[in-house]
Amino acid sequence: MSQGNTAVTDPEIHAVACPVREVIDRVGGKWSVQIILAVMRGPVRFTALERRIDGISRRMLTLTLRNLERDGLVVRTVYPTVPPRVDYRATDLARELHDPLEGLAEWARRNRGSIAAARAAYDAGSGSSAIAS
Amino acid sequence: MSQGNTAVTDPEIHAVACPVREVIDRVGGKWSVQIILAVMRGPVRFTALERRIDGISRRMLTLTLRNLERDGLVVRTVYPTVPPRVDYRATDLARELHDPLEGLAEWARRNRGSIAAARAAYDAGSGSSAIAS
DNA sequence: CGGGATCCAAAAGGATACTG
DNA sequence: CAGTATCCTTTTGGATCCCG
Repeated sequence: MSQGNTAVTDPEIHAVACPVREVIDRVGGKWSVQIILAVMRGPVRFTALERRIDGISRRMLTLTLRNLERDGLVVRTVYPTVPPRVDYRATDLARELHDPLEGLAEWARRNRGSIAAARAAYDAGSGSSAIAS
Repeated sequence: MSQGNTAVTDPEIHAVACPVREVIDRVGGKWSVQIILAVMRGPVRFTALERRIDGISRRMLTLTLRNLERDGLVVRTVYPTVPPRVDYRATDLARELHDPLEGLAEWARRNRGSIAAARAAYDAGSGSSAIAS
């Protein structure tokens, strides 16, 4: 009787995977995390961000900031002066993201070695797939 | 004298952002998290995964599994029978990722509403940017 | 059954010139 | 100063078809 399900994906998987994808959809961009962290340390001006984040282009900085603003992670404030002046700051929503992100970061730091080893093994051998008897 | 730095990116930002990107580079794919979670519940065969994950193509299932295997998150076992039989299981490395991922998921579930509201506001107005006097 | 090989569409990202 | 507009390259993902 447990059949007749429209959603094929396992519900228990869905319950975790779906929210996780929601987060990744917002902070998964190449520059998103760096920008969030930079902005979390206080109001930052556009040019300051551009200089603080090595390698980012004007285009990607603007685009990423707009997306973060749209998702309520960043607030953009325009000062009507000349020359124009704009600053960006993190919202509480963004600040609450810090600890979860730090959790991920810890995992990465702890296991950087294991991952590199796994890669080396995989790339060396023809893929390390076990052959069962 | 604090100049002459080659790495322009703020070191304190780098220390968190870089590890986070390492994680995202491995689980940021469209299907990675779903596959990790599915495989964490015990050995699963290729076809079972394909049926359990709604909408995935053969190609992406294979590709994502290969990448996860390469990074040491999944173990692939081949049984030399006919017809061929293969199963996948999660490694400890992958299991240690569960809690950090759950942390992200909680954030997403708690703030789903705020994000939707922020988006609605942004999309409604011409961008909600504050104008300072 | 469990893929690999191929081809194609869409999205992400980069370089850079121009502007209020 | 803080972008926008434009053009281009790279990456990602999807649709098959084929094969041992």
